[in-house]
Amino acid sequence: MKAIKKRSDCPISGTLDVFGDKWSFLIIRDLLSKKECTYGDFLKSAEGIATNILASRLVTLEENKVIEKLEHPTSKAKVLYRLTKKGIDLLPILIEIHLWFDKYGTTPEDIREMLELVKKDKVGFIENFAKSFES
Amino acid sequence: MKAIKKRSDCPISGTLDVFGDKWSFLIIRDLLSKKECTYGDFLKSAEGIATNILASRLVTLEENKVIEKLEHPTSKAKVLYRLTKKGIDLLPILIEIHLWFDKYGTTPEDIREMLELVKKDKVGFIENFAKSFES
DNA sequence: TACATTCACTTGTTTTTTGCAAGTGATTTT
DNA sequence: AAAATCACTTGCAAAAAACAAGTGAATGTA
Repeated sequence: MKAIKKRSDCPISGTLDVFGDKWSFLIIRDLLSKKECTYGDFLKSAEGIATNILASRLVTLEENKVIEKLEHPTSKAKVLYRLTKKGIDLLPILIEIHLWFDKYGTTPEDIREMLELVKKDKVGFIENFAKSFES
Repeated sequence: MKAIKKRSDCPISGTLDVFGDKWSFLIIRDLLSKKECTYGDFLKSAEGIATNILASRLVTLEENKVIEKLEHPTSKAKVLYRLTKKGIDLLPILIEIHLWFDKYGTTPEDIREMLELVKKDKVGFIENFAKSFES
């Protein structure tokens, strides 16, 4: 567990110290959409993260209490990762990224449908989403 | 102008393709708080970005139409950078980052005061902020 | 029960990016 | 006219990312 180098007291800077790379938020995205992922699940994602990078990001995210490991119910060979409350609370950030991207880029149809719900009631959407993680 | 490598169609991935590093969002932050910055202004920020990294990020952000260059009113030696509409629209993302950080970290007092306004009326805050960039 | 496969990683190497120090030419100040 | 300031660029060392292969434990299969 190496100490996290903090560049300044700025919240943006502090957040980037943890998430400021091309992969961490994709891990969060996977966990928000699939709720629980094995190591292999992350590797299956379209962007193709390298195994060593994935391992190191999972460690960093766990150190920062954004994700946590848990036992797989049926197999000792597998490991499950899921978001902590702190991790689930990243959802508003991910939503705003989606909305911004949708305004200036091309959003896949399935995501676009979800964004329609968000646009109708952002607060409600986030609340419901968070609730779905409790069970 | 090198082509931007797109890892997938995912909005999160696409956004990270541009902003997925430790510095780009700090440049946006500076421009949101100071409205217009010279090259030297960015260098003065607490995090201490290297000159070559700054130059390369400014190019990328300009290529992506998030910032734009403009003439300095009084000096030909200086260059001004400012956000485009696309860049100003990143504000909601930055705000959500601030709110998340405030929940789990320690926010400087001056920023905290601003967040109180945000918590009272997020939509209004963003609207007013955007308006202040029109003039 | 043996063997191949899958699992979550680790290790080693190459390539790319970052960080640092110094330099450059155009402008501006003294 | 010289010195300082401006926005960068260049060269190099260090760190990180990408790629390929390997490891041992667990599991599934003949």
